[in-house]
Amino acid sequence: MVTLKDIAHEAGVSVMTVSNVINGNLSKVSKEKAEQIQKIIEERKYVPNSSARSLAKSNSRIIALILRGEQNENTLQSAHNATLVGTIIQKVQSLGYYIMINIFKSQQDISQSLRTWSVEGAILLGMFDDEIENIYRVNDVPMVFVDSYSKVRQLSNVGIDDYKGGQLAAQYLIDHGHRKMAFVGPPTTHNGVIRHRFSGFCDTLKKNGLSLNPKHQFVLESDVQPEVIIETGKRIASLGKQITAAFVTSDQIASYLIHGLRTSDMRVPEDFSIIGFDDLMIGTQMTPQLTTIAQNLDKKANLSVEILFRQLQSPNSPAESLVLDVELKERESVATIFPEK
Amino acid sequence: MVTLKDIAHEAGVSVMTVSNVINGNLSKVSKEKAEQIQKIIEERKYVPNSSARSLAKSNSRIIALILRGEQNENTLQSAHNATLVGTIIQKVQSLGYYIMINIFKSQQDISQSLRTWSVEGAILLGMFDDEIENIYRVNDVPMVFVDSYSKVRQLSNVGIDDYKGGQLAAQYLIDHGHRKMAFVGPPTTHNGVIRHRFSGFCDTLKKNGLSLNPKHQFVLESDVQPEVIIETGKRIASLGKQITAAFVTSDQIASYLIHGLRTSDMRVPEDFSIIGFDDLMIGTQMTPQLTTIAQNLDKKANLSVEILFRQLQSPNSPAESLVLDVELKERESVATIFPEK
DNA sequence: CTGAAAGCGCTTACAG
DNA sequence: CTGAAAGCGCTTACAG
Repeated sequence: MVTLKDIAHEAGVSVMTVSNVINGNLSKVSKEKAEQIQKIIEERKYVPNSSARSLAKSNSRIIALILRGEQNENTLQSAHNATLVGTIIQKVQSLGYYIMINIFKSQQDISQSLRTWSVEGAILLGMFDDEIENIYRVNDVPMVFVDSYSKVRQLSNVGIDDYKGGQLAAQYLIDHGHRKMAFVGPPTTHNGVIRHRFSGFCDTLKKNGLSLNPKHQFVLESDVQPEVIIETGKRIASLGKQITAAFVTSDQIASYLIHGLRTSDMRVPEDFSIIGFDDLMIGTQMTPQLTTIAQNLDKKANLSVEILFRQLQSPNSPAESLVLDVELKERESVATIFPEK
Repeated sequence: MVTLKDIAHEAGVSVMTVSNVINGNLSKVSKEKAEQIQKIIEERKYVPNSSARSLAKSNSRIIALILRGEQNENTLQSAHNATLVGTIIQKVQSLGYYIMINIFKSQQDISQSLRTWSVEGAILLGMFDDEIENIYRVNDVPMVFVDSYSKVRQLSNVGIDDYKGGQLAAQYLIDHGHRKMAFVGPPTTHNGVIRHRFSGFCDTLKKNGLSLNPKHQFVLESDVQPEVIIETGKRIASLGKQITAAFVTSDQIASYLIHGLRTSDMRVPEDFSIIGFDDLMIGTQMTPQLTTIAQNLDKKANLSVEILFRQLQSPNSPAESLVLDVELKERESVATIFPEK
């Protein structure tokens, strides 16, 4: 392994001169020496030892990317998460930082891995309020949350207007004549995106003199396992005309659901209307194409990185909380019906 | 920050005694002391500094996970890759190691990040032959490739029987009366999985007195961008009865393709048959359900980690190359036709 | 502009 | 069973 010392020796200078060249402190080194040293570094293919550097300064150039790991599921099966992760990784790398990725089981794990590597900052996807409080209190690196709702003030978060998403969905269905609707998605017990979409949906129903029959809230314990969702589709189909439409919390779920409905000979949108969430690619590739509440994933990913780096640059810059807009994309999965009176 | 020294001081012992307790060298420490020290460690929430440890031993407990980064695409948009990555991360973490993830642009980047962090081992997804040679020569950590074909002997690789997959697809289509077929997928120019699926497909056609008209090999420059694929679907539709079926190199591509075909009023399987590859969840959720060549992604992911750890344990254990089987899953996207003579 | 020295937090022979 | 000391490869004041 080639070290600073080797380079210094070969160049006939001290290690600290080499160190200065590597770190771009060129004001402290004469031009000729700098160039000569640079040449040797390249020839010898010298790669600085990050552990040593990290130990000497407290500056690891590592960003942690932390995901919630549902019980025994693969979080990256969710196209939403996978897309986000992919974009974040690329962005962080392009800024010259390293990514340590962490699918966490317990909160202890998080602090452990943040601290053991002197991680400089962290991006956390989809945490819940109770978790956030702990994580936030225990760790003191800059953190940016994505899609989190929390009582903690001063939290940097990038999210979307989930409530409005729910509103748009409800209004759209109502405008198309639907009166008896269902809500399909993960539990609304946590103070998270799902709950807010749910609230927006229910509130809008109420405002229009309607309401969601609790029986028609279909709670999915898993949002990536097809069987469960397909089963739900069949259950909905068995309800016949009791409900005519559903707001589904993700396009991915919606696509499975539609499959379940079809298996029970219920056609979308002729017999049953569906409105999704996310605007994933899958929504345009299915038949019918999915009407959905669209969000901009790339923007969400990139902004979270940008905010984090702003905090890294100036440690006491204020927490930033961004709420991105959502919009309804009208496609083919919702039919206009004429409610019987 | 709590350090070894702090703990040692508080316990009234030397740092090396504490170090031994932490590393489980209990043979060298009396039981009472060990317990007392353990208690202090927990109370003070001591977390060892991995950089320091990594510097002292050459043992970082970091595994690099390296993905090919196509031009300006998000590799994790591929459900195949995302699933693999998710499973690998969880497995590696469960073994007490850290994952540094790397979507690489150039080969230099790889060695750079492997070396700067004294990474202990690497798992590389979907590399091509020419890249492998370089990567392999320059870096001397244990590496396991996934889905790679290479002239390099002694390479640890976990792959599937892509050739057989192509054969199965061709044979199945032939058995169902198809004579004029298409191949749809990324370029077959690299010595990679696609080429082997292609070969198996073509060879089987030949064996049956058929052949693939070069015009009917549809090459996709991007395998995750819907537009390109949907466009291809339309092109195929415009060919009318010139071809009756296509072997598509992934379920994800197949799903877009079907959409493109439908847009041009071509129904699957009534007017055109499709056989996919991978057996992703998406294949069961679409209508028609996709007939496909199935592989076991979880097994592929887990085995790659297991092999890597075997190499970590005993550095001169032989390279292992595993080829997992594939099988045809018959579903609904292929119709039986009666070829005109 | 350049260098000698101390120190970051750990581990590893080596003594006792 | 326990400890003092050197060393891993770097950076950072501090002198010159």
